[in-house]
Amino acid sequence: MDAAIPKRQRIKQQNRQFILDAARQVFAEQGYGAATIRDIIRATPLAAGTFYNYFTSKEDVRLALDAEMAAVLRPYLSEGRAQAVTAEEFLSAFFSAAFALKGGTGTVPAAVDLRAGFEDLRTDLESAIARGLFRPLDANALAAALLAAADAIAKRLAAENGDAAKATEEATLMFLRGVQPPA
Amino acid sequence: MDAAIPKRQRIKQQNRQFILDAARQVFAEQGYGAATIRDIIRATPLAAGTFYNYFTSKEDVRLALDAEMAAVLRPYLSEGRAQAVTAEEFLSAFFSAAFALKGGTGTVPAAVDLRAGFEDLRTDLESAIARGLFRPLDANALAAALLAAADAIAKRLAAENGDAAKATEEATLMFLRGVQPPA
Amino acid sequence: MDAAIPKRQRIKQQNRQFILDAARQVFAEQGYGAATIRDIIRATPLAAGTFYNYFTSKEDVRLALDAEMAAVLRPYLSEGRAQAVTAEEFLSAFFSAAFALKGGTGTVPAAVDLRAGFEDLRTDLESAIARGLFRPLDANALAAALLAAADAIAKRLAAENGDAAKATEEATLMFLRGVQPPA
Amino acid sequence: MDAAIPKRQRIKQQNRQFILDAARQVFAEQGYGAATIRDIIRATPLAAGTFYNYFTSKEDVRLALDAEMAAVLRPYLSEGRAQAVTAEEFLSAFFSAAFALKGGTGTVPAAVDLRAGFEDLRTDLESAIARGLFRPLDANALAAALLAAADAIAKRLAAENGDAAKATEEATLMFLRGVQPPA
DNA sequence: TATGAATGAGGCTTCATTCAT
DNA sequence: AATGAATGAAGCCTCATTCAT
Repeated sequence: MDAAIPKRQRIKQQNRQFILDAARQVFAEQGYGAATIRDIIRATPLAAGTFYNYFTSKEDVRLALDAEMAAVLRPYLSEGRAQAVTAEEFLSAFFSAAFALKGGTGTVPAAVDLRAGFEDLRTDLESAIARGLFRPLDANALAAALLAAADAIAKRLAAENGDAAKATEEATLMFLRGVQPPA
Repeated sequence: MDAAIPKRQRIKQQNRQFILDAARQVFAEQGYGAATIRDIIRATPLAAGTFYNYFTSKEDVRLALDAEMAAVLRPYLSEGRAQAVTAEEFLSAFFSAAFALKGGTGTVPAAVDLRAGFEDLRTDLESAIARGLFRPLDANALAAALLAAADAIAKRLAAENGDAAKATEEATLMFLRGVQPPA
Repeated sequence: MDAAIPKRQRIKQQNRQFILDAARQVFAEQGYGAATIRDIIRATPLAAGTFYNYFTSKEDVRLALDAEMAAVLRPYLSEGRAQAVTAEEFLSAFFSAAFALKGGTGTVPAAVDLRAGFEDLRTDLESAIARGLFRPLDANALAAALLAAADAIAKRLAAENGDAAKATEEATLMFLRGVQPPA
Repeated sequence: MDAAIPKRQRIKQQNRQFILDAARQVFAEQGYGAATIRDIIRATPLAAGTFYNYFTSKEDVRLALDAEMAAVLRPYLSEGRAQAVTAEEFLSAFFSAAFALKGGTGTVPAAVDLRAGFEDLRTDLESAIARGLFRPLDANALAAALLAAADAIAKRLAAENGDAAKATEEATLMFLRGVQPPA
């Protein structure tokens, strides 16, 4: 075998990914607490013992998943926000990124948990508040609210196959202007 | 022995409550998924088999807990919202109720999960939107956002022993006017 | 059921004994280190999980076995030694007890490990040395030697169905006079 | 490459010795029964699969270890006994050899189990009895007793850094004359 | 109705062994 | 030959549930 790329390492990488993908799915279906390592292995073509060649525990898998998510999401989510010069741009960038992610364009693992981007979002918000884009609000509360809203809307979009652009616009307005009806 | 029957019923009621209280605590500590029936029994003075005289499964306990929570929370949370005639009143009623609950006035079981009131809140929001108090928004998304924000702020209040009235005012404004700084 | 003796307790006692007896046998056959809890359970009519209603680990069983052995052996082994007034009486009492035990008179659990009586024997020896029955020897070494010799002889007796009385006499002489042939 | 073959053999020899040394240590620490092949490999710089290039099982390793021990111990232990012309010489040779071994002169692997020499000792004893050096005793029992005593005394010597020559003398007397105090 | 021991399924982890590289 | 990942059997333990008392 004259394989230029070592086969063993390729398989190792692949198996690790098998486990991570299975874990993502199992955690999403059953919740982290209820999920078992066996559930993860069963969602995999691997044998039971193989799990322990890659991870030491369920917690260990979760940490790896979180790291993976963060790595994937970070550029995606922070992209448009840093250089936003108005609150509208900021919100619009946030929601369109969130809906694109959840919409499953294929470049991003399914079942992404938006909360993985929480810290980045909060940081971006604090910066935006400091720059005067936003009123001086509780960045923590606002970040939580934005993510919860995005999540709820994304779920509806996925279920109803809705229009992400329109949803972005509406969500942006909701947070930009508040709930008050126009006078 | 003329009080035999009431006494029995009292004990039955008490045992049921033992289990519910234990379950609330266990679910809070470990999460619903990770909790086991044995965990619940262990947090109880009762024997293992006794559990099955009152409930048939973990799920069954959760339903009972949810019903209990809803019964306790419903009047509390819905109180001011139904008769609110402005969005400000609605939001203010919501946040002050949420912070009062989480602040632990003592009349409400600790560790109340605000999400238990989600359905009521969404219903109230739909009604308020129909009445024209709010702009025509996605009630689902708004309910999620409000609860997430309330939860985040309540956590901060509890940690910093902050002023609930002031927090209510700020949170109300955040959602009422949006994030946009005054022109 | 008007049972005077509580049935549950009787069964519990019996099951505990099932486990102890099985463990004794398994430890004897495979050695403590190689034995597994499953091996013990398999040598029992009980279900796998039942083991843990009685013991928490293999080590725990061993401690219980040791305690049981010591309780059975102590009076047996120490009996004649305390009041011995000559070294010959002492040795004779020791060996006859040892061979009686290993001979399996039926009143004593099979496969008794003589070493369980080591501490008692050493103590008795120290006392005998202090009383002048024995020369001032290393009680520890002598105890080890006596037990090893008794064990080896007992094994031969069991295998060859030999005469315990004669063996006692010979063993007593061996330690009483030493190996030196009569001048 | 004219030294290729010797080098290979040297490495093979070295790996075999890695495994034997690791096994000796692991068996000493955990006991033979509780030790696992993985334990042995872990105490080695080798990979798991390499074990099977040298041995087929744990038992196989033990046999090799026993052979190694016997080869090392045989001359050591039998040395002075064959030509002993009195019981005293025989016993003295035995104990001094035993204490020298356990004292760790450095030429002998640590943690030598004296029992490895049991068969040789018994054979020597039978021969000595036949030659009339010893009274006609049970060679098996005497061998067991001698080894147990030697082991107990050697342990004490090691712990207290005692005088091996003096201990040899005492132990020799103990078995030569017996326990009886001088009349 | 309360008890708590028995059960055996099933989760967690390590093991001996194989085999492609 | 050496490597070390894959395998699945098997050990450890806890669990949900039953049922005699």
